Amino acid sequence: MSNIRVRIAPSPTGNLHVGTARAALFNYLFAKHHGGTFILRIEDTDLERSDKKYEQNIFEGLQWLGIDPDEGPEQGGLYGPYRQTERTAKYEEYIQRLLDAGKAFYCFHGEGEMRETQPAAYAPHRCDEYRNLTHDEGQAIKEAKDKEYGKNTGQYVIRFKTPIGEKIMFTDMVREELSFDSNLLGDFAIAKDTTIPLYHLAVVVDDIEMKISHVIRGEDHIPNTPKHVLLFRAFGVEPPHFAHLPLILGPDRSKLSKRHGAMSVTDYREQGYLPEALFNFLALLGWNPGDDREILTKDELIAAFSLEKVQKSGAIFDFQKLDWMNGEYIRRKPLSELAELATPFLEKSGLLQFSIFNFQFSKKEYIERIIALEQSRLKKLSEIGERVEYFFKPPVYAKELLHWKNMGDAELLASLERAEKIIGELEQDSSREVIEKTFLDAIGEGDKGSLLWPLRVALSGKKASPGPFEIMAILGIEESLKRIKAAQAALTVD
RNA sequence: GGUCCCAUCGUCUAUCGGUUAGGACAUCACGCUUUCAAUGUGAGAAGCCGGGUUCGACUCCCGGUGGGACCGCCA
Repeated sequence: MSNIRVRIAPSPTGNLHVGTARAALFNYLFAKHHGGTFILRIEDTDLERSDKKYEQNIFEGLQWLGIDPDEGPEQGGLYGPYRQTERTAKYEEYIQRLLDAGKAFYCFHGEGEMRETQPAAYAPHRCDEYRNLTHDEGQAIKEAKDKEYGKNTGQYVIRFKTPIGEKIMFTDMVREELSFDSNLLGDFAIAKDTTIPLYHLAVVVDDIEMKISHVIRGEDHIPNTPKHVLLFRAFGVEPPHFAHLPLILGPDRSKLSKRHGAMSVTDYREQGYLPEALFNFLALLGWNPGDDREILTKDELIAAFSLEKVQKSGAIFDFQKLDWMNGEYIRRKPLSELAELATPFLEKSGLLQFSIFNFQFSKKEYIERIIALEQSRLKKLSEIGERVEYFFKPPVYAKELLHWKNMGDAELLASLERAEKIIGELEQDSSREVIEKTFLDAIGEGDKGSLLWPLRVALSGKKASPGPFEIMAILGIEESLKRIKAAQAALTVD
């Protein structure tokens, strides 16, 4: 099983969609599993809607996920995408072949005329007026139109002469035999003119030219597949194998789209999901390795991948599970690496412009220590700023928060004073261990909460945070004392 | 409306005729604990319905119901 060649063929009309990313991922996994070749092909035949910036986004998104093409024009030291707009000569040749063979014809209906509205839309879109003209008759009208209106002014379109009354069957590797009635396909448009191909023609020509062995794409393409089979046959080429992936669904079970919120890979990247996590999560959406593993490395996924394990039904994109998985990956990251990944998010929160409170650490060390505290708590990197802001600026206190259980004001003040006293015995650069031991010794068998809760809130200003010893070890004793005083002040002022 | 696809816990899934229907996320409870996490233990939670086939169906077949996709001179 070599000579496996697959492709992902997005149109650059928007940022890399997670659905496209998943299709790319499955193609990639399939290719890697079989030692085959994965190709990125940008389907930019629609000049109006295509945009270079989206092409760039798609390429970068795939690269971020670690899905790199194995072939293609060089781009920044990597294999870049093929572009359909750079291959027009090929399409022209194939379109001409169809025209010459009488398998395609010029149709002179106005735009949208064949796209009848209800209830006539239920009839097949067969172009009976023009499909039976001879090659020369059609050519003559075409030339007359060109003369009158100029070339490429939308006066005609080239349609495929779909055979009548044929059953078109093909094997789908995910759902077995599929069968369609050719009469329901209509004479679909394949080009605006010989030099301006449309989707169906361009895909098939490219898949032939690129020797694509397996077409793995979303199930929304199932209705297109019989058309493609017809085209492959018209060119005398055996169609590739097809595998249609179940769709990714939103919480309402409809195809995932904008109204479901984040849907581009860029969105996830900006929210602080790790590429490995998204890669792993997407792989498990509509596929499973055949055992109970959930967290799998790229290599493990490649080794385990098989199209037979692909699910038939659509899968809802479960954000909670993604969050869990991202947390798993965050916890597994080496600290220094995680700190580096998190730093841009701190930057974005505007926290890095503040100076740090403890000069026994460099800023880098300071950040690393903070990240260490948050590593087990973080679900996505974008949460970091809000969680650790008290390490960069003094907290603002909500009085009620300082009280432990039903503690009264007097008790609270006493508690803070006691903490202050204990801290006063410590050196500025005390380690967490020393701080902790000092406190625990002082508390003895007593109630920890009444001392530690107010202290922790005084330090962080937060309802939930890492423990006070950890915080003090980073903040330094000096700043810790300042905060206790500030908390006391906040209590007495009214 | 037509064509096509699909159908196991709330969600992602295992099961390829015989299981107390398993796992994961989420939820809840308990343990650890100064809070929040992490972590440990445990609990609740599913075969859409109706026919067949069979000694035996979640599993195979048919029908229904439900959900979805597609019906462009977009891809």
